[in-house]
This record gives sequence, C-alpha cells and structure tokens, in this order.
Amino acid sequence: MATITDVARAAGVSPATVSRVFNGGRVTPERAERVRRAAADLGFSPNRVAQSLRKQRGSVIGLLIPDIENPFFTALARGVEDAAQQTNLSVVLCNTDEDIEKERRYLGIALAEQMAGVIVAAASRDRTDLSALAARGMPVVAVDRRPRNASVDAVLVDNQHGGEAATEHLLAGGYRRIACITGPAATSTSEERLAGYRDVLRTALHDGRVPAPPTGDPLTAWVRHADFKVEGGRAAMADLLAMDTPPDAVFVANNLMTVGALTALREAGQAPPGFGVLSFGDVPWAALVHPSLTTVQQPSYDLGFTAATLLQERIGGTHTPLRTVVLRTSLKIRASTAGPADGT
Amino acid sequence: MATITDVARAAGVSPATVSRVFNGGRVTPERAERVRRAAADLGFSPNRVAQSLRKQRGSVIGLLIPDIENPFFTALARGVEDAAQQTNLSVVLCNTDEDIEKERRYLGIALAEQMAGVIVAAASRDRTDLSALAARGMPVVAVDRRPRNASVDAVLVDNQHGGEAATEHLLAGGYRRIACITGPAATSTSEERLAGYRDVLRTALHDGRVPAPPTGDPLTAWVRHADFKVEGGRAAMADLLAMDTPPDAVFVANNLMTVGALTALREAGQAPPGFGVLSFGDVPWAALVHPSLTTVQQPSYDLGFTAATLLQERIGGTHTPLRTVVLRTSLKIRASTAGPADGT
DNA sequence: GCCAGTTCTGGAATCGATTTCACGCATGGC
DNA sequence: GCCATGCGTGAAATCGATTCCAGAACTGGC
Repeated sequence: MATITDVARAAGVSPATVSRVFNGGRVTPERAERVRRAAADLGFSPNRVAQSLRKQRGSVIGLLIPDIENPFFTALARGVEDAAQQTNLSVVLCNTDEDIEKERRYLGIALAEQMAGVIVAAASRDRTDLSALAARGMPVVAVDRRPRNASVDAVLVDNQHGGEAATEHLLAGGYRRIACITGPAATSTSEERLAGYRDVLRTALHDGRVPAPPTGDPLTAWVRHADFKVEGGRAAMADLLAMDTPPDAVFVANNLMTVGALTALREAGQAPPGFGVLSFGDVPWAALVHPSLTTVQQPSYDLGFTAATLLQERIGGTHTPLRTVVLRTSLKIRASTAGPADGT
Repeated sequence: MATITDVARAAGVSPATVSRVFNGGRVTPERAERVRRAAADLGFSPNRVAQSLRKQRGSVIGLLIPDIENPFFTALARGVEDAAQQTNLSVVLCNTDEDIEKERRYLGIALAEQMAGVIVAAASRDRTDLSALAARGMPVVAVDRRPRNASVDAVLVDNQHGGEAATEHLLAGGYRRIACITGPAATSTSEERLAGYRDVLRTALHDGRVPAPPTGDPLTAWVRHADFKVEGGRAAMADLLAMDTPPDAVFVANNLMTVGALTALREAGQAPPGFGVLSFGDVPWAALVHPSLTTVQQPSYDLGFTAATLLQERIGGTHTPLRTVVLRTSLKIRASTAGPADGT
C-alpha cells in the first residue's frame, strides 16, 4: 500500500506538500497537479489509522443501540448512516442488548478507538455513564432515550403525547377497561408513555367516562411492566387476560411487545377490533396481519438522521448550547369502525 | 487520558516495560505489580489507534451485509458479534444496500482503517472485487453468498438442496402449478435456489406428475426474478396471479419477498393453504400471521458465528487451505394438512 | 572466582500521517 | 534601492503504542 512518502518521492516533493494537497493547504497548481497524478498512479489513499492518531480524532462514529433485531432501531440506524455519508464518516453499529455491562464496554472502545463521536440509545436512564466521554470532550448525542444527569444533545419523540393520543383513541373507540403494557421502569420511554396513558385515564375516571376496576388502584391495576421484547409482551398480555375482570383493550408501549400481545390474544381466541390494541411504534409486517391496526407512528429514520446531523455539527466544532430536539409522533389510524366485542 | 508513558513514569519504569506487562513479556513480578497498580490508578487503557498503527492491524472486523433491515442479516450479525467477543475484536456493521458502489467504498474503508479482517455477504457474485484486500493479506470470509473468482474462505447454506426440498414439499402437498419468485440473477443464492426448484420440477414434468403450462418453457414460464425486497415480491406475485393460467403455489426465495407475496395474495383474496406458499428463510413474525406456513429454515445465527470463527482463525495466522463450510437448511413443517383450494 | 548463558531492562526506532517552524524568494510600497 | 509582507516549501516534531537491540544483572557450573 502506497504511503504519503511514496507519493512524495514519486512527485519529487516533500510529504508535507502531499498532505497539503489533500487537506487544502497552499500549494502551487503545477506541483499540486504532479502530486495528484502520482497519487493516482500509486493508488494512494491515506492511512486512516495514522490520520486518527495524529489528529486525535477518528473518522468513525459509534451508534449504540439496545436491540439490533428491532426494526425500529434498524430504521434509526439507516437514518444515521445516510446522514453520516454527508461528511464521509463511517458508522460502527454496537448492539448493547439492553445490557449495562456490554454498553459500558462499547463506550470504552469508543474512547480507545478515538471515535469522532457517539450516538447512544441508553440501556438505562440512570446507570448509563457518559461522563468519561464528556471528560475527553467526545461529542455525544442521546437518541430515543434520555439519560438522566447527562449534559448531551438529545433527539427524542414526544412519548407522553403519543401515550395520550393512543389512550384517547381507544376511549373514543368505545373501549372502557384499557390496560397498558409498558417497558422496563429504567428507561425514559417506558415511563413517559405510561405517564401519557395515566393522565388520560385519570381524567376519564374523574369524568366517569370509565369505570374503576373492582380492586386495586385504577391507575396501576391494569399496568404491566415488561422488557420491550416479544416474549415479554406475550406473558404480560396473558397475565392481563387471566384477571378476574380482564381489560377490553390494551395500549402497548412498543412494537415487539405488541407482536407478543397479539400472539397471546390469538391464543385466547381474541383479536382486534373485538379487543382493542394500540401499539406505540409500527408493528413489523402488520399490514399482513391486521391491516386495521392503529399505531402511534414513530419517525425512526428521522430520529437517526437528526441525531447524526447534530453530532456532526458538534464534531465540526459548534459551541451552541445543548439542544433537545423532540420529533412528533402521529396516530396512524387504520381502524375499521368496529368497536369492542361486547358493546358498551 | 493516561498514556503508556504516564504509567511508566508513575511506576518508575520505561514504557517498554509497561508494554511488556500488558503483552506477556518477561518482567519481574514486583515491577509488574507496580505497573499494574499505576495503570489502575490512572485508569489507563491502551490507545487502540496507536496500537493499530504500530501493529499494522486493527482490532475491528468489518461485516458487510446487503440489507440491515432484513432479520436474516441481523441474526447473522448477532452471530458474528457473539463469536467476535471471544477474542475481543469489535464488529463494524456496514450496510451495502445491495449497491456495488457502496460496497466498494466500504471495502476501501476496511483497508484504510486497517481492519483485522472482513466478512462479506457480497452484493454481486461477479462484480464484487476482493482482490485489493487479498493483495494486502487481509483475511476475508464470504458468508451466505459466494463471490466468483475470489479465493477466500466461505460459509454458505445448501441452497440448491433447500430449493429442492421446498419444491418437493409443495408437490407432496398436492400443488401442481408451482411458480418460483427468486432474487437478482447476479447473486449466487438466487441462482442456486432456483436451480433446486428447476431440478425437481424437471423431474416431475418428465414423470408426468405435473402438467406443463400451456405456453412457454415450463421451466421459466412461472419463474420471476425480483430484488429480495418486500415490494419486489409483491409485484412478482401480482404478475403471476395475472397470468392466463396462474400458478396454484409458489416457492419464494427469501423471507422479505414472501411477505410481499402474501400481501399480493391477500389482495387477490387468496391465502395459504388454498394457495401454496413456501418461503426460503423464516418469515419474520410469521407465527402471528400464518402459523401454518412451512419454511426452509436458515441457520442465520450460525452462519455468522461460523464465519467469524473462521475469520479469527485466519487473523490468528492459520495457513490451512481455503475452506468452504456448507450449513444445512431444514424444512420447518408447520403446515395444516389442507391441500390446494381446487382439489385434485 | 571466573566465564558462559539467561533474564530483565531502557533507549531508540518505527508505523504514517499532520503540523509547526524557519527559511528562501517574490512582491509591492515608499 | 530598501524593507516589510506574505506565500510556498521541506525538515523535523508529534501522536501513543510496540519491538529491536545492546547492555546490565543475575544464575549456575566448574
């Protein structure tokens, strides 16, 4: 592989001049041309490792996501990648598996590899520690999930509003015993979506539009925490269906758990719209299954694209104050007009 | 960030000694202990960029896949990642989008970043060029798809056999006009699966077990090439259904196209098992839709795991001759016993 | 006690780029 | 004609690790 010194020798100039040709220094046109020709002849392309070492900054950005098998995150990753092309950075995808320990290791690698920056969908709101990166001045953007106590840019969706809209829509559809399956208590998205659900439900209980469940706190009796995975959603739904007074609808806080919930419903001989189901996030291949499933649409691609754009601005040296960009969700109504199975 | 020199100073030794402590050189236990303590105190971790530069080999392996949104490839990526943990290499995921140009760029980056090795599911059988890597002695393993003219290790599945088993199974189910939707002609997987289909069909035609279509070559009349994506599968299926004598079953050469084909069928008011559908590769979330869909199971995780293991052996310096590992597919029969809609 | 053979150790070279520094030369103003 | 200014250039330092080499210290055999 040709090095910068080889090119310099071939062109009869010093390595410094070659470097200047490729990095916008001042070089007389005639020499620059000679250098370019020599570089082309030798098939020279600069050694990125040496560049990174010298510049103390690599040309790779790290993207830490909790679940590579979730289409939501792959769409997000695609957005990041497309945005990164603009400044020809490459993207390293790191799958943390919702595991704090794996996440910690990847953050260490990001430092040791002198990555240009990191975009992170944090595995935990409280325990994800970004301070080492901050100390080194490495640009970081949080995406989808907001880590507490971290002073970083963030790109999020309006989870609370989405949760409200979802619950409202189920109410408007005539459902009265609305449950909620949300994610781990340690992630911001779970909590905010749940908060949206609770706010609407509280109002509805107060109005008397909705009856309280026979036992327990009406705002927690029909709430289940699961793990954002298919199987967790299935188990939670099965648990809800086994109650003495089971719900007649459910707001599920992510796409994969919705798949699980639908499976559990099918096993119990139920299905939408007889049993109301509303998913936060597009259910993969839903069109195939339940063309009538209403969902809260997440702008997953745009989340990634925006995060990468922000990150690149920081890498470029912007010193604007911290920004939090909130992208809007929208309700994608595909519902048939049918209401709950047992009328009102 | 602490450097090796800082540690050396703190421990009162030379940088060389520190390096030896961490790389298995001979150092007296007492000094080694002092170095380790100093390193721990300073939170030292070696700068991977400097390491890569000096060793002329990085600690990252590149994984080039054509479609990050396909669960087949994400499962494969997971296998690669798990295997890579063994030698603490990290994995860079590069999404080539079935685009030769993007692929070429990523291969260039792999060289410039001095990656330890590359695993590639080639975008094209003929036009993917791995020679530059070979020239630099960079270990490469081909996975899933076999690039022609490349002398590299490969990990594949028995596509031809899978295609045969699939077609046999449809025949055994009583279907008689069996179509095939395969992928781009430029990929080995498409061609091999199609070849399996054709072999079985040829025999069946010869036997008279299956009637020839009224017009055209019986081995091509019901064959469609698409792009391995959902929409391509939908269009191909719609095209088949619009024929004068439409097929009564279809063998679809990948999972995403099967989703598309099922959508097209639904739009035409048809569905399995009335219309036979057999997918090469697990259909994502199929359990939800058609619990009875039979598929050719791909060992996607193991493909990745095996490829990464082979690659690491090469990186470690094995000089065994080139190997091609073929993993077995298996037919996952979930079919109800119902046959074609129109009897026989 | 001496010599040969190990074992440890630190100095310095090295990987391939970028960047600082100082110098030579041209230009222009007065 | 002289000096200030500024551009273009190459030599050399630098980033942070690994590794070669030579020498120091130690061991054991006789």
